[in-house]
Amino acid sequence: MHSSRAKEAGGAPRGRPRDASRDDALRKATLEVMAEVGYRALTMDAVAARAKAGKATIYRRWESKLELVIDTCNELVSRSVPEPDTGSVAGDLREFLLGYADFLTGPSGKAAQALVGELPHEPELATAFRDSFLTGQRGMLRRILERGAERGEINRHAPLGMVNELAGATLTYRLMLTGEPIDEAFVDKLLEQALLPLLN
Amino acid sequence: MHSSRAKEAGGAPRGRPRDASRDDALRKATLEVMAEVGYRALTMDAVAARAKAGKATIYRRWESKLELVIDTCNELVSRSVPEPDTGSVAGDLREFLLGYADFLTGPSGKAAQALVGELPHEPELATAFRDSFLTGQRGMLRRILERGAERGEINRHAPLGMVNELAGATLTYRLMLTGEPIDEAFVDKLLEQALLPLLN
Amino acid sequence: MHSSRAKEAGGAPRGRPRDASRDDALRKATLEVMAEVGYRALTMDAVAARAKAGKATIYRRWESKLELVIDTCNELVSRSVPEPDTGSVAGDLREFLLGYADFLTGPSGKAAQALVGELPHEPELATAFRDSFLTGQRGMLRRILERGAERGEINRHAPLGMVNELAGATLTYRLMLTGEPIDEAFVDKLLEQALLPLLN
Amino acid sequence: MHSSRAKEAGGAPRGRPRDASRDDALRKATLEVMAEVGYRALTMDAVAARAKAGKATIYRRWESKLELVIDTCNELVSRSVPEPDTGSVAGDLREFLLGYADFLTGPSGKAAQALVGELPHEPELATAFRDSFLTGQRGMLRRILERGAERGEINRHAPLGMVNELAGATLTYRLMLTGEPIDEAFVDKLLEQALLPLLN
DNA sequence: CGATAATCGAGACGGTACGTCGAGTCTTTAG
DNA sequence: CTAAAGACTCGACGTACCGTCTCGATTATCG
Repeated sequence: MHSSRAKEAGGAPRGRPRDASRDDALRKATLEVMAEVGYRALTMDAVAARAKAGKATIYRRWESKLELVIDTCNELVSRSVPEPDTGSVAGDLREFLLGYADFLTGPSGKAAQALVGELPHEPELATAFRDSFLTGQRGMLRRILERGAERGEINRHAPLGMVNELAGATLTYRLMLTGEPIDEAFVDKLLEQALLPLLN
Repeated sequence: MHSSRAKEAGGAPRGRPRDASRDDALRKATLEVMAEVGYRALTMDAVAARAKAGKATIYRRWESKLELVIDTCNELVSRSVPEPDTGSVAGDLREFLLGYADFLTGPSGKAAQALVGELPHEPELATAFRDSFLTGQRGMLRRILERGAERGEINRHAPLGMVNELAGATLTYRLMLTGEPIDEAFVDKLLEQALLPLLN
Repeated sequence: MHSSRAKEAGGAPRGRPRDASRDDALRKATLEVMAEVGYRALTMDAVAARAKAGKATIYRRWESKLELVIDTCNELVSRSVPEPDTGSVAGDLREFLLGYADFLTGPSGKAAQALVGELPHEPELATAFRDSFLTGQRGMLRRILERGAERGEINRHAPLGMVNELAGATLTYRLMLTGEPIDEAFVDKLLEQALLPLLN
Repeated sequence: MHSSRAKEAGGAPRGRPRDASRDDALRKATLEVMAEVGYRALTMDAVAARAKAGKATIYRRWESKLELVIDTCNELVSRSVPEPDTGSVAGDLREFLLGYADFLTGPSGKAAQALVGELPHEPELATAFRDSFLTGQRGMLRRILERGAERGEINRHAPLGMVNELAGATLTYRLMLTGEPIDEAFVDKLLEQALLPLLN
C-alpha cells in the first residue's frame, strides 16, 4: 500500500532521496490526529501541520487519506499485539482476547474501526484492511488452537475454524459495534459458555 | 432523532403546513445516493437535487447528514427483516440469519456499515445506531430462542444470551468486516458446529 | 545585477568552477519561456527544465526570477537595436523609431513590458529597467539629435530634451499601452506633424 | 468585464439574489490590498479575508484576479478624474495633466500599471484596459482640444490627434516607465515647448 | 597521488496560494 | 409558515511554485 520508489531495478536513485524520518513523523501525526478527532474529521492539513510537513510531502508518499491511514495502522498492528503462550488453550485465548481488546481500544483500533465504513466501496482498502487486521488476528488464534490440539487439550473433532471465527467475531462485534467492553468477566464467560465447550 | 416542530404548545400551526411527501422523497433520494456512492461521498446537495428539494427543506427536518442517514435507515430496518417462525429453533435461526444477511447486503446495510466508523466519536449516533440495528436484531434472536425454550427444544441451562451474541456477532463480522457471504452452506455449518451444540 | 563570486581577493577559486555555458543556456531558456507564456506565468522550474539545469544552478547566479529576467533582457537590448546613421535627422529618427519598434515587439520587448508592473514596488528593478531600456533609448535619440544640431539641421533653440522625451514616450506608449503598431505611416506622420516642426 | 446575471430577459431571478453590498466590499478590499502590496503579491485569499467573504463569492463575480482588479479600477477611473474647464486650452491641458497624474499616482493608477505587463498575453484584458484607462483619457483630451478649436485658440491646421497622443503618451511614459513626476514645472515646460507650439 | 571544495542535475523539503467543492445558514420569490 | 432556488461563510481539498536543501557524481585546485 505504501508507495515505494522503483529502486530495485538497478538504476541509481537520482535527486535528493526521500527523508525516511518524515514517514515516521507523518504516521505519528496521523495517529495522533486520528485518535483526537476520528477518521472523518482528520484532515491532511492537520496531519501536515502537526508533522511540520508540507502537504506535498504527504501526497508524495500516499495517494489519499485512506492510504495514509491504512499504512499508519498496518505499521502498528503487527507489533502491538503480543502472541500469548501460557501453556494452555484457555490461558492463551484469555490473554489473546484481552490483548487484542487493548489494541482495538487504542488509537490504531479506532482507526481500524473508521475504515470499516469504506470497505464496501473500496476493494483495495478491503484487501489491505483484511490482511492487516483480520489475518493477523486469525493467525494468532489458529496457532493457539493448534498448539492446544498438539497438547491434546482439544477434542480432535472440535470445529477449530468455527471457534476461531467466533472468537474473532465476538471481539470486533463488541468493540466496534455494541461498544461493550471486553473485560476479564466477559472473557471468562465467553470461554466458559462458548469457546471451551465447543472445543471439548 | 427526527426533529419535529414545536407544536405541542397548543396554538394552531400557522402558515403553510409541511409537505409530508417531502420526507419520503428525501429519504428515497438519500437511499439512492447512498447506494450509488456510499456515505462519505453522499452530499446534501446531491440529495436535494435528486429529490428536487432545497437544502433548507432537508435541514428543516434533520439536523445533519448523519441524522438524515440514520433516520433513513431506521425507517427501513424494521420493515425489511421479517421475523421468522418456522416452528423450530434451527429453522428460525436459519431463516433469520439468511434474512438479516440480505438486509445488510442491501443499501440500508451498506449505510449502516458506513456509520460504524463514526460511532466512537458520536455518542448520539452510537445510541441511535444500536437502537436501530442491534436491538432489533437481538430482539428477534431473543424471541426465537425463547420460543425454542418454551417448546423444550433447548437445554434449560443453555447460555441463551451468549448464543444470541455469537449469532449477531458472526452476522455482522462476516458481512461488514471479512466480506465473506452468509450463504446457506455457512449458516448450516454455523448451526451444526456452534449454535445448536451450545443449545443442547 | 548578475552576481559574481568574490574572486578579487586574490586566491584562486577552489572547487569546481562555474560552467559559463550554463549562463547562456539559462538565459536562452528564460527568453524562450518568457516569449511563450509571459512573465507572470514563467516559472523557475520551467526555465530549469528547458535548460536541463537544476534550480540551484539558477539561484547560484541570480537571486530571483526578477533578476534572471532583467539580466536576460539586458544582455539583449544593447546588441539588438542598431544605431542609425543616415546623414539626416529625419532619416535617423525614422530608422530609430522603426528599429526600436521591432525590438519592443520581439521577445525581449515583451519581457520588458512585463516588468513595467513591478516597477513601483521594486526600486532595484526600476533602476535596472531604466538603465537598460530607457537610458539606451534616450542615448541613441540624443546622439541623433546632437549630430543633427552639429550639421545645422536643427534650430538652435529647439527643445532637444523635450523632443527626445516625446519620441521615446510615443514609442513605448503605442507599443506597450495602446497596442497600435509603429509602422512607416505612423512614423512619417509623427515626424511630419510633431518632431520635425518642433526642431525648426 | 464584470459578469452580470441574465436578468434582463424578463423571467424572475429565482433563488437568493447576489448581495450587491458584497461587490463593493470586495472592490474596496481589493483596492486596499493592492495599494499595500501591489498586484503581483495580491492574493485572492487576502482579498477574501479582508472583505470577510468566502473565495467562492469572489469567483462567482469575477473569473480571475485580473478581472477583479480591472473591474475594481474601472469603477474608479471615471469618477476619479474631473474634467477640467478653465476657459482656455492651456489651462485645461494644465489641469488635466496634473489631475490625471494624481490619479495615476494613487492606488488605481498603480493597479493600472500592474496590468500593463499582462496586455500582450491577454487580449480581453487589453481591450478592457484600453477602454477604461486610455479611452477616457483621450476623450477628455479631445474635448479639451475641440473646445479650444471652437474658441479659435487653435490653428485650424493643427494636428489635434497627434497632440492628443503626445499628451497621453507623455503622461503614462513619465508616470509608469521613467518614474519621473509630473509636476507643475514639467507641465509648464511641456505646454511651452511642445503642445502649444504644435497648436499654433 | 589523494584530499578538499565547489560545481552539476535531480528532486525532496516546508510553505503559501491556487481554484473547487461541500457543510450548514440565510435570503429571496411564490404559494 | 413552507417551498425551491441559490448566494452566503467557512474550511478542506489536491496541485503548483517558491526558494532551500540534500543527494550522487563530476571537475577543478592544493598539498
